Amino acid sequence: MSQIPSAYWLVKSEPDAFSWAQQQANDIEPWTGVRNYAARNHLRAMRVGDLCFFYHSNQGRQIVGIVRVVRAAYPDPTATEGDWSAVDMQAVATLPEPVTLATMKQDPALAGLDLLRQSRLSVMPVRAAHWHHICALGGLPDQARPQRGKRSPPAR
DNA sequence: GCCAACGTTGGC
DNA sequence: GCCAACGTTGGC
Repeated sequence: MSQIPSAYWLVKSEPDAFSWAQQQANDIEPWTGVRNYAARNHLRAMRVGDLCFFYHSNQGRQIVGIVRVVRAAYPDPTATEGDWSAVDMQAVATLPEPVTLATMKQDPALAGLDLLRQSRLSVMPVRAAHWHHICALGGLPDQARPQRGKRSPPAR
């Protein structure tokens, strides 16, 4: 199993339904319930070792943590019909300073971020430059920051 | 609670 | 294949 991310992503969850605290408590969690074709296709493009921002939608409206893909796409066990996929995610790091939607909206360095353009998409890619910029805003020092081609830090 | 954005459904 | 109606998401 690779520790090297091939791409970066952002996944959303309403904290009422599934929160960052629950993700951390469970450590590894199946990411199920996606019922949108664009989001599903992004799930299917994820590789083991890829990293994702964990975003709290609705309540919070901020990026609160980072998860790693530990199992690539497989049939979503919660789907009773249709062709849907799930992946497994593992908690990697909490952002010392959550990065709010308001902050991201007003930051010129994050212009073009999918989160700001397509607010309804629940799984989306994140450009490497945006990834590192958001990590810095979140207070993750370089050494603790998961990045392409380097070892990822241990879960905490 | 309201509403804009956008995806899906179904009639034609 | 087009498009109007409808449902859902999620910011405000």
